[in-house]
Amino acid sequence: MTTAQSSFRQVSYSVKDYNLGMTLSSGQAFRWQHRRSAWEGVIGQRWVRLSQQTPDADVIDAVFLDEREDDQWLRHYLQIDADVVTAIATFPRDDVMKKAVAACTGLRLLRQDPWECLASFILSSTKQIVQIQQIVALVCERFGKRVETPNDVQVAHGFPSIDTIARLDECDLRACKMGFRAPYLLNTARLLASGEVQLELLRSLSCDKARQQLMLLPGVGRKIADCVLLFAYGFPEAFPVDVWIARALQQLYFPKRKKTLKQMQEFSATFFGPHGGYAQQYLFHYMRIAQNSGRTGKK
DNA sequence: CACCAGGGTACCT
DNA sequence: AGGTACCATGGT
Repeated sequence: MTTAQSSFRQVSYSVKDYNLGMTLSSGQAFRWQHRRSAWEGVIGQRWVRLSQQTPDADVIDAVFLDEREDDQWLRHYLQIDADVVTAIATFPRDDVMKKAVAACTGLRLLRQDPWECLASFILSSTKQIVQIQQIVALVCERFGKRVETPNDVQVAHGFPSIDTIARLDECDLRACKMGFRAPYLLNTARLLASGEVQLELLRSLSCDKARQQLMLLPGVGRKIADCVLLFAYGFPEAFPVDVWIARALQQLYFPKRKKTLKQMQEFSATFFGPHGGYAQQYLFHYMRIAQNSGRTGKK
């Protein structure tokens, strides 16, 4: 980096019901690292450090490098102004959701960049969250533009652009440990680069129409499309059904009869209400917490 | 060493 | 339409 250092910006956000650590590590975004009691990551082309004294503290502190005064991009990413209380009030008032909400107080939905979110979830299929983080990190290190960090003591990279990925070879991507997902990511990038599907245009569509567009992309089925609809476009009704959610629905709502994936999608489309996406994220995290405490033998 | 991981697709009844 | 093998790699 030969460019001059930008100035530091420090911002504090006043929040309620916002557990930063839980949110950043909940498997919706894959670029956050816990370091020195803070969370460091890259949003767009900006390096950011976020911190919160305790998980229920009412302040989130942010440090980033930028010449501009504006911090709207960060407020938006973190969804500081989202009204979770109202969303939670629309959940079904059953035992399952009550427990899930109680176990995940402060869990939020972020608002990510569509391309990075889409690419990350194409890489997510049948991978554990730790592995997804590793693969995404490799892709960024190798092909992303370097971004400025404080004193450039550490290195950070932005997520590579559509055109950058589109111009690579399949073996470049396979070298990032993504295996059979490499042609999916490559061909999706090429299709987007051709303009046949335009991610920006999806913002103006209905959830169903936007899903149809996303599912035209190779390696993108219903589940990955729903993740992007929820985590990047903010469609509150998008309800990704992955293995964890399928297991949760099966065990908690249909313990008697085996349901197919499609049946569970149809069920969840109406049962969890207009903010089903939020309900889904609570259920997902609740299941993961339960599994972890069971595995480690704690409480 | 099995078994599983925030699935999708092609190919089979 | 509805089921199933396969894809590549690493964590547990």
